[in-house]
Amino acid sequence: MKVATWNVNSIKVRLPLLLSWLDDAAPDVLCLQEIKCLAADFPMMEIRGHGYHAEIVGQKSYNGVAILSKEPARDVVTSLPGDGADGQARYLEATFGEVRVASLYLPNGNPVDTEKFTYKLAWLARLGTHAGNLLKTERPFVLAGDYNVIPEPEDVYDPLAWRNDALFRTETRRSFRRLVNLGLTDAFRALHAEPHRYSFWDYQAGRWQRDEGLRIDHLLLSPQAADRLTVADIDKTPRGKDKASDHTPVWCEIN
DNA sequence: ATGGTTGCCTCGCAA
Repeated sequence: MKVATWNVNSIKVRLPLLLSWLDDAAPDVLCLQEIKCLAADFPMMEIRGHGYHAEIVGQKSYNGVAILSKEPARDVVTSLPGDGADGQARYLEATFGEVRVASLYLPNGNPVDTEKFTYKLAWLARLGTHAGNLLKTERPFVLAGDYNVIPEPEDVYDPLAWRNDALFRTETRRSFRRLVNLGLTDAFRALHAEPHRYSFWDYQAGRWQRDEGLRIDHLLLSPQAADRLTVADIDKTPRGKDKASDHTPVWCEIN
């Protein structure tokens, strides 16, 4: 089963690129982030026309996650447990075959001296608690999405310049490590030792042209999923096209 | 380089 994640930065603007990538890459499950629309405005007919079902957690203008899949989703959950007052559309989880898959959009957290950073760290801690509960099931699962976390210095073009950014701060990386250390596997890093492989390049300052990016989109696998991991990679092709998202798809195969 | 770009759908905010 091929599972992928892609922050599309507006489903409306990205629809032609998305449909083209679905046809070419043919993932069984594709987790989307930043669809930036209400569920009612999601382009369901076009997606269905390319052979995919869709589950959506929408929000006007900002955030929004979805899961596209060849087979219908089962047992859908539409929010991250742990804070009933959190109304932001950032989490969706469902079962495909025997694999539980989550599409998550972790808060950016900048500026770090505001409640946005507090919210980010709280969200990461909540995700850790939830991952702990999922691990107790001893079943295969994949937590896929835009984590807005640069795990290591080798995952950013200029670690010094980013040291105080919410994506690379010590507190952020420590909390991410705590999550991984519960027993999860970073699918891309498990199969690729090479540094400076990125999933995001800022639109500004020619970052794409200079290959100055960040690796912030991750697929974290439970032990039962990691045991079946065969391939993982980052597909840079969509980032180089016209009307590209600032993120590009990351994917893995679980046999 | 307090720069630069994109998308929301407004005249600023978020990334």
